[in-house]
Formats: sequence, C-alpha cells, structure tokens
Amino acid sequence: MTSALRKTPVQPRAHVTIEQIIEAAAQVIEERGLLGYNTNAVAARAGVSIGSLYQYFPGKDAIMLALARRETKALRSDIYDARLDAGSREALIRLIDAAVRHQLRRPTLARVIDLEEERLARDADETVAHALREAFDGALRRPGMRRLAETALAVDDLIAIVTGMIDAAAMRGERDAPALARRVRAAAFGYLDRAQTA
Amino acid sequence: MTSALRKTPVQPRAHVTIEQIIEAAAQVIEERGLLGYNTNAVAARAGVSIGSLYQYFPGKDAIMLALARRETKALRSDIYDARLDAGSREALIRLIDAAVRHQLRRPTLARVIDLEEERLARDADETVAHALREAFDGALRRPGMRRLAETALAVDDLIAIVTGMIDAAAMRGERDAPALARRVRAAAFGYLDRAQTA
Amino acid sequence: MTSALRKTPVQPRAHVTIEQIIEAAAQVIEERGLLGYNTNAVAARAGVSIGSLYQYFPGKDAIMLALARRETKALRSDIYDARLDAGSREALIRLIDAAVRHQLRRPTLARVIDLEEERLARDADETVAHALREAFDGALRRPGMRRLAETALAVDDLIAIVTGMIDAAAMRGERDAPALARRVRAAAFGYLDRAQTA
Amino acid sequence: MTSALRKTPVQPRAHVTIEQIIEAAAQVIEERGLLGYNTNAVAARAGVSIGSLYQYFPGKDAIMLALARRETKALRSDIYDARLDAGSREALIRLIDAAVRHQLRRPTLARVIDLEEERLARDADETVAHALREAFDGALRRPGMRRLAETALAVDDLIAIVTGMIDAAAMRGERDAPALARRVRAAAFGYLDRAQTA
DNA sequence: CATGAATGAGCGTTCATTCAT
DNA sequence: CATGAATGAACGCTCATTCAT
Repeated sequence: MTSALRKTPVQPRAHVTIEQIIEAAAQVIEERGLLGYNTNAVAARAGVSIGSLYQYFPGKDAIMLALARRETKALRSDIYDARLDAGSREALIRLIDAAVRHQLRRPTLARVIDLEEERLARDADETVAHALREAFDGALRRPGMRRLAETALAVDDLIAIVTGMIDAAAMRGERDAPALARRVRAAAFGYLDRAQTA
Repeated sequence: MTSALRKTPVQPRAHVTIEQIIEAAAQVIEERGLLGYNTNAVAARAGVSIGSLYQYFPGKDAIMLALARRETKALRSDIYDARLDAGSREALIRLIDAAVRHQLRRPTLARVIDLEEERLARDADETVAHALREAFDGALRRPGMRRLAETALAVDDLIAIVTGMIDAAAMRGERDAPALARRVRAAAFGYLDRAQTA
Repeated sequence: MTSALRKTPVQPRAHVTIEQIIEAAAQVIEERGLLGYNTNAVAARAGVSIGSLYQYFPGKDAIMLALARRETKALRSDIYDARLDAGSREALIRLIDAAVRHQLRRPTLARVIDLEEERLARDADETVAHALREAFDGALRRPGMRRLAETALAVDDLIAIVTGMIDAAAMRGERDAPALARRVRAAAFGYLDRAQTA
Repeated sequence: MTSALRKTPVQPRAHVTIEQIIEAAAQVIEERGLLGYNTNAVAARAGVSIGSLYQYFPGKDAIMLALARRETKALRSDIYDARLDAGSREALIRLIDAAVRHQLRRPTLARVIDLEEERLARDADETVAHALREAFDGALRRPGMRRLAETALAVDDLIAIVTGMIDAAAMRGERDAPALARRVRAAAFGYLDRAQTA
C-alpha cells in the first residue's frame, strides 16, 4: 500500500490534521468545483497553514487522492449491507439505494472524483470506480440473476446509468433520495432484462 | 442571433481564422480537458497569434460558447432525420443513434460542454442540453408512445442515461457506435417501459 | 518646420482625414483621459481604418503632437485680440478671459496636453505652454505695468495660477466662465501687486 | 481603519516588504509617471518577486491607495505645527510652507496622487486633497481673517493656486523651497485680499 | 491608397510550491 | 514541527504597429 503522505505520522494530532485537510478539500470542491479547488483555500478552510499542509501532503494531487480513498472507503461501507442480503434482485436494489445516498450527499465531489481519480490513483482498487464495479459485478453474478453474455460490459453500463442519473438529478437540485432511487431502479432493471443472455 | 464575436469579419481569411480557433479549442479540450484549456494553447494549436484570437473573441469563455453553439448545430443536424420518421419507437431509436454518433466523436468535449454551457449561454436554446431535451421530449410525446406521468422528468432521466452511458463507454475506449447504441437502446426502452403512466 | 506627418498630403480629402483623426483624438482624450487614449479608439471615432491612420501619422505620439499644435493655434487665435488692446491691465484681463474660455472648453484635453507636450514637441514654440508664456510675457512687459524684478518667473507663476485654478474648477464641474474669470483675475492681480519690483 | 491589505502580516520582515513595495511605487511614479507605473516595475524596484507583491496587495490600485494614504499622513504631519500657531496670517504662511516642502519632495508623485486618489479612496478623508482642504479651511476661518462670501470656493481656489504654482515650479526644476514659498504666499494673500467678503 | 487582418511584447494577476524563522 | 513569507511559471488580455490584399 503506497502512502500518498510525505511522512508517516506517528502522533495522533497529526492524524487529526490530515483529516481536517482532507475534509476541507472535500468542502472546497463541493462548494467551488474543481476549478475552485486550490491548496491555499484548502489550508485556510482546514485552519492550517499552507506550510503544514505541505508537511503532510507532497502536493495538490496527493490531497485529492487521499480524498478519493476516503470516499472509496465511505462508499464501501455504504454498500456493505447490500452484500449480506440473500435475494438477488434485492441485493441490487440495496446497492442502488446506497449509491444514491452516497452520491447525493456531495454530488459535485462525486463527479470530480470520478473525473480525476483515474489520473491520480496508482493502485486501481483504491478507486471509487473500482469499488462500484466490484459491488455491481458481485450483484450481477449472484445465483438467481440471469447469466449475461458480457457481464463486465453490463456492469460498466449499469454504473454509468446509475451514476449518470444521480448526477444529473443532483445538478437539477433533486434531493429526494427515495424517489430518485425508484427511477434509477427502473432504469437498471429495465436495462438488465433486455441485456443479452449468455 | 447574437454573434458573440468582437468584430464582424469581412475578409474571407478572417472567417478561416475564426474557424481555426474554434476547431483548435475543440482539439485542446478533447486532448487536455477543461483544466488544460487555455487561450495560449488554443492560439498555438490554431497556428495563430494570441492577438488574432482576441481580435475576434472577447475572452476565453466566448470561444467556448462559440464552440458550444457549433456543437449544438452539429447535434441538431445529426438529429434531424429522426424527426421525420413516422414510427414512434423508431424515432427514439434514431435519436439515440444520433446521440451516440455525436458524443462518440469527441466525448471529452461533449462532457465539458455539458458542464459549462449553462454558465455560458445567454440564450438557453442555443444549448446542446436544450437541443437534446427538445428532441427527446418530442420523441416521448409522439402518438403511439405511452402517456407518462411526468414526461419532463422522464426526459431528463433518459438524457442522463443516454449521455452517461456514452460518456462512460467512450472513456473506456469503446468506439463501436452500433454496439453501444444497441445497449443504450436497451437501457432507454427498459426505463420507459417501467416508467409510471399518467 | 518639421512635419509630424508621414507623408505630405497633396489631395484635399487627405487633409480632411487628418483633421478627422486629430479631432477624434481630442474627443477620445476628453472623454476617457490619457489612459483611455489609444489608436484603435481614435481610428474608430474618426471613422477611419487603423491602416489609414498609420498612413498619415507615424505613431500614437505624432497624433497627439498634431493635436497639441492645433490647440496651440486655437489658443493663439483666442488670445489674439488681447494683444491689440491699448490698456495694460485691460490686456491681461482679456488674456485671462481667453485662457478661461479656452481651457474650459475641453479641460481634460488641456491638462493632458500640458502633461505631454514637453515630452513630444521637437520645436518648443509649437507648444501651448510657449504660446501662453509669450502672451503673458507680452502683457507683463507692456508700458504701464510695474517693472518686475524677475518677469520670466512671474510669467511662469501667473500661468501656473491661471491654469491651475481653471483646471481645478473644471474638474469640480464649474462651467460659469465669467465667474471663474473674475476670481482668476483676483488671483493674478493679487500676485502681481505683491511681486517684487526691479 | 480598513487596511486594504490582502493579509495582515505577522512577521516583521513582511512589514519591511510592504514598506519596500510602497516606497518602490513612489519611486517608479516619480521617475516614470503614471503611464510608467506598473506592478512588475514596482516589484523589481522593491527587490521583491511579483508574487510577494500580490501577497499583500490585492491589485495595482491598492498599492497606489496605500501610497496615497502614506502621503496623506506625511502631509498631515507636515501641516501639524501650522495649526498650533496663534496668529491668523502666520498660520496660513506656515501652511503654505508645509505644502511647498511636501510637494517639492516628490512633485510628480503629488500630481499623480491628486489625479487618482478620488477614484481610489473609499474614505474621502484619507485623501491628500481632503487634508489640504481641511487645513486651508481651518486657516481661513481663524479669528482675525476676513469673513469671506464663499469660503469653500476660496479654499478650493487657494489650493489650486498653491499646488499649481508648486507643481509648475517643480517641473521647471526649481528646488529652492523658501523662494518659491515667498511667491506662493504673495499669490495666496493677493487672492485673499481681493476675494469678496461676506 | 484604404482596409482590416495579424502580430507579439508587455502587463495584471493567480497559485502551487519552497524555505527561512 | 508550525508558520507564513517568498518565489516565479503560467495564464488572460490589451494595444501599438505591420503587412497582405
């Protein structure tokens, strides 16, 4: 596991500082977008000097990488219960619910991470995209689901549908997660039922 | 029809320059993304001095606006035949085909324009987004289509599904338009068949 | 007499163009000040292409130099009758009146020319400043005026007083020439009566 | 007291930098005039990077505003003793002396500030012009001075006379403050004695 | 000649990053 | 370690001037 940090912190207050910086980055991105994301703003928002920020992170990208990792973990835990579930369709429903909840929380951030993480991540599986792929792939391969001709492709399509719809809805100002989830489900199952079987 | 140009060119070579600049902007965005889009790069790519660029465009945004307009026109003409068609489902299919063809040509550009045009466009209906909405709305309201409870919402969802899928596919490197269009169709009709009726 | 023109025009319409350019420069300076004075604005205001402007003037400064000369001539003719007059004090009064009228017509232009003409003029006596000095010097040396210890210095001081007062008044928005002239007279004669005699 | 600074400096070397920048601006203006005043020149003259300049000043105008404030303070302290004086005419004499000393130190700068400070100053009374008006107004309203019909107008005229004379003298190269002050006094009292009484 | 298209040096400003204290 | 002062490459844009048509 490569660390994006400049020095591995030992003292607990260092961990706090790091968390503050990452959270500040999240807020800055959510409020001002990718173009408004800059190290000075992050440091200021974190209540930390720019010098300290560079003590813990080697550069601007490293902060976003760390943020992407945090979001990946958050999404993974959002998704966690969906896995436990028995029913096959039910698992997908829960997965979609989790995705809606996650992405609706900080829509701009989600979009920015989707845009940037491929460029940044050294290890693909620290990635939000990877976590989603894993989860949807697992759901589609459950016993009880139709065997698809190209599951990997279907997974990618499904993710595009789900995140695309949530993103667009959020940008329009929609905040009603259940209503949105219902429509996303319709799209997802509609797609799956028509996908070619193996 | 506001021209957004600083001066109306009279000599033909000026028109050439303007086209070169717009095309250069498209290439720069496609290759380097929104963050890599800057006036110096555009001028260099266009083989033109920075001064010439500012002879015709009042600023960075104006170039992108002109580009967005060009893309809107291109999309509109891509869409044109879909309208003529009689069949209702067939119209939607053609529309999706057009969208796939359009967006696959320059996927990054399409995404960037989607992101920026709302901020830039003075007149909402010169917008790619508006052209799409118009087209999908028209398709959904055709005789023979099911009456939906909330057509406007369905239109937005459909566009999100379609552009989301194409965008993701293009980013993955897919270039096979027919194959992609087939899957997009599956998603679109799958969604529609499950959408609530009026 | 060095000509500031690039080529000596023979055709009458050339003279008209030159006049248009100079007048346009005057208007631009009066309205936008020295910082807003630029060749493109002048050409546009003159209804002439930038290329033509450079046909007649070798550069930006040359236009202003020509303008300064025009103003010098205008001032000289404003002043003309003051010279003819018999009485000594009366001559100075008329001179002040002329200065007030002249400078109040286009106050910003007058200030700008005062600021720039020394830097530009090759021949000192094409200068507004020179014309004023000549006129005031003549007035002070008339028979009937007190012999001053340092006439040249008094001339400079007088001009400073007169133009300084008019300038400040104009900037404040005063436009009542007679009232202003009355106060300027008070200052001028007040100064003279206290100036050291030879 | 708004600081007009971008960030409040905490380390002493920052204060030094700020002072260097302001002083550099003064020198640049004095030597090259308003048109030659640019941030790169100021930074270079201050021996500081352009980045440092913008750490402390939000823009070009802010530097000049700070400079104008500095000059206002300097003038105010130059004027200070004039106020203490008992005699009425004597007070005005001292005031004129102060004005001559002040303006002769950096004549071009004084002129430029006079030209620009109205546009720049948020608070009118941080202005050199305001300080002068205050001082001359106070002097004219002293007991022992003649009651004037329009004191405010007389104040403006007096300031125009005084600054106009000093400005012109300085531009001519005069540096003998006492001699100049004597003539300015002659003009000022000459004007006042002839001004209309209430 | 007139036109206006083209040029590029130069200026204002930002922001990621380094370094002295 | 923390701070914040300092740096300079890079970018948006203007405008005097030249040059092809």
